[in-house]
Amino acid sequence: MLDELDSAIVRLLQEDARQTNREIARKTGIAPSTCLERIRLLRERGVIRGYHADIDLASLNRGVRALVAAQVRPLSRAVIDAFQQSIGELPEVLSVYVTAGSDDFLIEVTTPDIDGLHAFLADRLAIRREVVGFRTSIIFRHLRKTTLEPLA
Amino acid sequence: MLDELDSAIVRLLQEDARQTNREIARKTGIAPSTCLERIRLLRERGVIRGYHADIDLASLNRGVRALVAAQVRPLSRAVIDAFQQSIGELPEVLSVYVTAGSDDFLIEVTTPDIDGLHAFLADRLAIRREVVGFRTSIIFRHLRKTTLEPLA
DNA sequence: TCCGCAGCCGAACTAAATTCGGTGACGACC
DNA sequence: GGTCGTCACCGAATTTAGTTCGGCTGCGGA
Repeated sequence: MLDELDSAIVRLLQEDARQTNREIARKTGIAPSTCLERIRLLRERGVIRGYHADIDLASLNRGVRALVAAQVRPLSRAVIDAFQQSIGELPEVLSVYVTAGSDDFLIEVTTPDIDGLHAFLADRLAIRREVVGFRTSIIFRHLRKTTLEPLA
Repeated sequence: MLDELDSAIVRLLQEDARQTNREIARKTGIAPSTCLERIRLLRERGVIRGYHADIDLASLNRGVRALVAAQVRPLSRAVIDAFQQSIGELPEVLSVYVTAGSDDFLIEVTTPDIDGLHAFLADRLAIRREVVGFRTSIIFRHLRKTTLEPLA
C-alpha cells in the first residue's frame, strides 16, 4: 500500500508535522515538487488524517487525568451510540474508546483537580441509567509514541 | 497562564498544525511577526510540545487495536519503571499509561490482525514474571478530540 | 511628568510553496 | 523489436510565506 518513500514521508511528518516540505524532500532525497505531490496524495488517500499540535495539559489547567472503564446495559447499538455521543461532548472527556472484552467503554478524562474528577464521575457518569458500573484509574505517567516502526 | 490570544493560537494549531503562520495571524487578527513570536514563546514555555501527523493505522497495516489493563507485582518503583520502559519499546505498543486505581498499567496495542494481538499477549506480556494478571479489551471505535474547550 | 519596558507592527529580505512544461523509464500492444 | 502512452519525477519560474529588525505605542513605576 505504501512504498518506501511514502513510509519515510509519513514517519517524518509524525515526528514533526511543521517542518517544511523542502526539509522533508531533502531528507528523503527527492525534489520538493515531488514531495509535495506525494504528501497531497497521502492526504487524499486518507493515510494522513490531519496534523495536530501536542499541547501540555497542565498548561490548559488540566492537571488531573484518568481512565474510566464503564459498563453500560443494555448493550444495544442504540444505547452504545447514544452513550458514546453524549459522553464525547463533555468538556472533561479527551477520548472515548468503544470496546469489547473486559469493558464496554474506556473514557479518558482530564480535569483541573481531583474535585473536578470526582464531580465528573458523580454528576456526569453515575447518574446515567444505562451505566451499571465503572472503575477509575488515575494516570500518573503517559508514554506515547509519535511514530510507529514496522513490525518485524 | 495563557491569555486569550495564546489560547486562540493553541486552538488553531490543535485543529491544523500545518496551516501557515500568516493564516493563524489572520484568523486571530494580529500581525504575522507577532504571531510568530507568540508561537515561539509557547514552544519555549513547553505549552506546545510538538506537532504530529495523525496517521490512519489501517494504512500502516495495523488493523487491530486493543487496550490491555495489566497488574504487576511487586508494585515497587524499580519494577514499575522497568516494566514501563521495556513494554514501551515493543513495536506493537502505541501508548503506556501508568495508573493507580483498578489497574497498574494500561497498554494500548496495535497489530495487523487478531493473531498478532494473541501473539503479543502470549509472547510479550504473559511470560513476564512481574505480570500477575491482565484484561484485554478490543477497540471497535475511537473518538478523540483534537481540541480541548475550556471548562465551564 | 518622564522614563523604561514590553508587546506589537510593518517593511525589507530570505526562503518556501506551488505550478507546470519537459524528460525518461516502463509496459502494452502491435 | 519497435512504437506509443502513461506515470512519476524533476527543475525553473512565479507566488506566497517565514523571518528579522527598527521603530512606535501604551502602560507602570519613579
